[in-house]
Amino acid sequence: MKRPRIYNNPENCPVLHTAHILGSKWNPVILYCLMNGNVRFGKFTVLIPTISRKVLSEQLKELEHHGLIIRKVYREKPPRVEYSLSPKGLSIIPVIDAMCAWGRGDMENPASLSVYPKQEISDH
Amino acid sequence: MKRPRIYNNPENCPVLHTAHILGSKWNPVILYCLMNGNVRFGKFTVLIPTISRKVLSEQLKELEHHGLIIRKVYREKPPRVEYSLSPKGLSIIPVIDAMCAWGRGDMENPASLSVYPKQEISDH
DNA sequence: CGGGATCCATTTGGATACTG
DNA sequence: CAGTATCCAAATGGATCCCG
Repeated sequence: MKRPRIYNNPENCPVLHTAHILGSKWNPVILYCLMNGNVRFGKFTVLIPTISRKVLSEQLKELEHHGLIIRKVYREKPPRVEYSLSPKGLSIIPVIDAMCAWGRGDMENPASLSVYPKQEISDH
Repeated sequence: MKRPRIYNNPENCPVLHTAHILGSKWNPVILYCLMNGNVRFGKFTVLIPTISRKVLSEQLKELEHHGLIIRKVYREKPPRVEYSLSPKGLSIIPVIDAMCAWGRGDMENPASLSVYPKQEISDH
């Protein structure tokens, strides 16, 4: 059976739509962190040590902007900010789970080691 | 139940791993195109009119490099090149399907219309 | 603590022209 | 047809300093 070729129009392509909202490569892992519960800004920098504070801040704003996460400020001293998944963010968990499952399998699969073949297919 | 915090180490984080292999926002939709069968280079530019030939070429090479797609050259005239999913590419279909399903739901859901609240984007 | 503002190097990506 | 090569503008991302 043939799937509709709605990716003809990026505005109407659900895959492109999701990819756009999931955005950069960091957003899935940020959502992944939040699947365990609320996370503070500083905690992210510990959980994902390879992301800079600037990029983290940008990605968090983007996710909040798209309605996937909720930012809650506690006016204490020192100030505390907690991020959590919104209902919409919760709804995207199956996507993150699918990514997690595939990634786990791929990292364990020895076949992945033969991933870099000689791309010499032509005789040129 | 607490999930292991393996995202402490990006090398061992399956979500980050998948995000890295899925790469740019174009790769999921490229794989999506291939779920219907083989696709030629020029066909991609029709299916995804908003991607440039240069970027398309780069993404295809990246996907082939990661072993998700297979590039087959038919020495005819005019030359013909067909891309298809490898077994590894086939194995990632559930991820694409999850993205597709969520994206379809999100595009239909009126709640998505209230996605852009107060927050002003000052940067660009 | 949780950022924002700024500076700057690197990367990305579009446009165009060219090739086998 | 299926790309590659080149140029160049724009976006990205790290480092650093500052602030409430």
